[in-house]
Amino acid sequence: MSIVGASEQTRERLLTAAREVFSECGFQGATVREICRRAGANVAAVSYHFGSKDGLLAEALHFESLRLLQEANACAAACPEVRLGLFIRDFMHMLLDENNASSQCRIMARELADPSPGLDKIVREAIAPLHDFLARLVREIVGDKVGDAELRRCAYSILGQCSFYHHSHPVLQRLHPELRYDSKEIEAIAKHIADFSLHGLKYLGKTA
Amino acid sequence: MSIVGASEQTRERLLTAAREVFSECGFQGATVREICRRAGANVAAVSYHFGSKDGLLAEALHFESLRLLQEANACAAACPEVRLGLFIRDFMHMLLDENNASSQCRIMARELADPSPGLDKIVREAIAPLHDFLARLVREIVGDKVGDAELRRCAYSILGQCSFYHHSHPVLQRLHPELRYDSKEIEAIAKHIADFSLHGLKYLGKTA
Amino acid sequence: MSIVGASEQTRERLLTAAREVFSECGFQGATVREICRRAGANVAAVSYHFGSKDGLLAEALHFESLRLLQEANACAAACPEVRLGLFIRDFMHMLLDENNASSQCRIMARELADPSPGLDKIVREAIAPLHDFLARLVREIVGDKVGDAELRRCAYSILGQCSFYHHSHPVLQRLHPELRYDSKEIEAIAKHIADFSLHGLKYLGKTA
Amino acid sequence: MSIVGASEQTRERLLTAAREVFSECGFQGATVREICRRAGANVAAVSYHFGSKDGLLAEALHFESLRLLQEANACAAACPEVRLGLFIRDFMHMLLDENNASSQCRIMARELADPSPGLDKIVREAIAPLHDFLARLVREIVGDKVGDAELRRCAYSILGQCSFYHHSHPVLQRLHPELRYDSKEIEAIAKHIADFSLHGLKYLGKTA
DNA sequence: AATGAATGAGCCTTCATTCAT
DNA sequence: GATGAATGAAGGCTCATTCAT
Repeated sequence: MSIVGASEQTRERLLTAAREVFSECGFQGATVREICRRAGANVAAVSYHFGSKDGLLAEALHFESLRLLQEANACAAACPEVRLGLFIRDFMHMLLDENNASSQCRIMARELADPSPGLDKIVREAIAPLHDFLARLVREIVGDKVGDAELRRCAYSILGQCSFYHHSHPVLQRLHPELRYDSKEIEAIAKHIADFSLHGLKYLGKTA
Repeated sequence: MSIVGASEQTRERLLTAAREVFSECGFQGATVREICRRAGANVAAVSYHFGSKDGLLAEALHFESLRLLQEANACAAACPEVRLGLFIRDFMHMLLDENNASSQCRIMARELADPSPGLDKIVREAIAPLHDFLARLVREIVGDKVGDAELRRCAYSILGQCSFYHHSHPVLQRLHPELRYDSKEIEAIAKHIADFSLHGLKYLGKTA
Repeated sequence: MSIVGASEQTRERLLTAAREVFSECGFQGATVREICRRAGANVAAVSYHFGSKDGLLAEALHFESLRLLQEANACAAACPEVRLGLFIRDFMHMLLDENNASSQCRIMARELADPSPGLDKIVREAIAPLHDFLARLVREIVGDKVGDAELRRCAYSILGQCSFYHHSHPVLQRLHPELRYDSKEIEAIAKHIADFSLHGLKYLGKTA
Repeated sequence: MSIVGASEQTRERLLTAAREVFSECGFQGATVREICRRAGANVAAVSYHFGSKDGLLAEALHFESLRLLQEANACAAACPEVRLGLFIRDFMHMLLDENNASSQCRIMARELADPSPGLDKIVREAIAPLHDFLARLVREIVGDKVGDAELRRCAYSILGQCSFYHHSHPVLQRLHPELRYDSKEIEAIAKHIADFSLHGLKYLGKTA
């Protein structure tokens, strides 16, 4: 028996493979067989380790990086306008990076289009805190005159702009095949969204 | 046998049913059996009339209402700012109305999350023209100083805000179960997006 | 299209095969694959024609011969003692004949040992009427002095003796390999049960 | 490590659990996992200790109580008629008591409906001796005029009546949900079977 | 000696598709 | 031209068993 149990290794390989496959094919489209194949495990391994395909999805989801992003932002010693810009930049990097970490986002996007048992957990543990965080940040910028419904819409405007680049990626790829989400492009996008949004927010804060 | 053959009627019923089912379940989740059941046709009818499930999807997609929306907007005798507001309002009604007509949008949203052979056609016939239309409208507002890349991002900011309400509906429903997309709510949303965006655009037009 | 649809033929072949396999292996032990193999049909045929394995069992069960047996007995112009003898004889022939018809009995026996969703139907449609029929016949013999509980036990004594030969067949076969349930043997068994039971009944009728 | 090794304790717990599960679910329906779970042992324990599920069944079967019942009855200083009554009463208690001890009977009943490799052992070690014992007892009652075949049928009549209450339990439960096999009910049943049978035997003894 | 992990065959069911009519 | 029936591949899952430790 090594320091890390053999079982633990298989579990991790299964989780990694599951994130890949779920993000590529969605929950319904993903097959246990393909996940096990990529993890180099037997078909029965998913049942053994996670009980079922649903259980595997539940465990495959974790939102550490999203949480860290919010914490780092909250700690930043800067005015709310700057912090919003930082948040948008970090969020866009997370959304568009081709890294492994962003598979969580792809799974989330899948779940939105075709809700499965996993969506409730995602909403509870990832999206609701994110919305709350962003709403608080926006509140700092627009002040207290703006009503709660309108405040939520401001947060939606920001999140909508950000997630557009992610979930419309298949379309944008077809419209502009030359487009690459390299670091420079992501920075440019983030800057655009921040500028665009800040002026929208400022105006709403004044007229509310 | 009437002037329009029974065959033609079956085809139409299949297309109508297919739009329903595809929009509810996505391409992958939709089953030929359910489509045929709703159309009151035989299971073999899809293969017979459209060759395959893929062929049915291709034929089920049409974007008349989206085209009409753009045409009507282009004909409106008003300044570009007002036309943008009108476009956003009409677009949101199309996206969020529970009417049959909007099933096209739901199918499109599905395809984004899980591109199938149908996406190419959708991009070509619906999304590319829509992007072009919106880009021209935004150009009228921001003027010629803004570069093409930034102009596109402005269009994306508007489309992202609009489509957010549609594709995040499962999430928003969970976060705010009391939310209903009635006519009044849709108008409020459209007004928010228009105000938010116009000030973003104005600013970018000045500083570019 | 022949006079009898091809579908009908497949259905019947499936039902015949199902009765065989269910009676040999029990509901749980029977596999849809084996049933379809014997019926010369595809694995999916059971789902197509009967919805599920449960549905197949429900349709495979029918108790025509048991009902006819009771009707014929009730019509016989004879004293109840003679009719009891006739019933036992007919019942034993049905239980022990190696014919196709008796597969119903084997399925019933299986269900007793390992109740499945089919048992409720069996009890309702076959066993309850049989118990009622036999109770009425016994009532005619023992008279009104015997209580209901004791009357039921009399019926159980008769049914228990009869079914013993059926459900203990695997044991008796091992204990007496030379035993064959030919017509002569069945008649002898039936006579024994009738004689044995009539004197038990007569006694209970007198002393009650 | 105590005098009795931990291994021995696990073996015993496995056997106890196996008797429970086999009697509840039948050989086929029982799962090795469930047996090991109840025994607090590893899934591999069955293979390790007994080689296979079949081996476990073979070892789980023992018929001490049945043998004791016969011995006690043979020692009783009473006439054969009374001894038959005692036997029936003891046998019915063994068959119907919800106690652990009767699990052997339930396993036997299962094996009759669905003979597995265990049936040969059961017949050899439990049923054959029981049949012989009962045949000798019946012989004492009916005398020497009755032939061997008829004598066997007398024993079958008694065993059939007794086992009916056991193996038809699922049916009787559905027909008479209020029925409970408490001690009083068992005594009443045993008395009925004894009375019913004694008069059948007496008659056959006279007329043979 | 005893175990947790892993195996692969097999289960019922669902699916898009094809075929004979 | 159009259909009901049939197909076979593949789905998730459970099982008794085996293997490395």
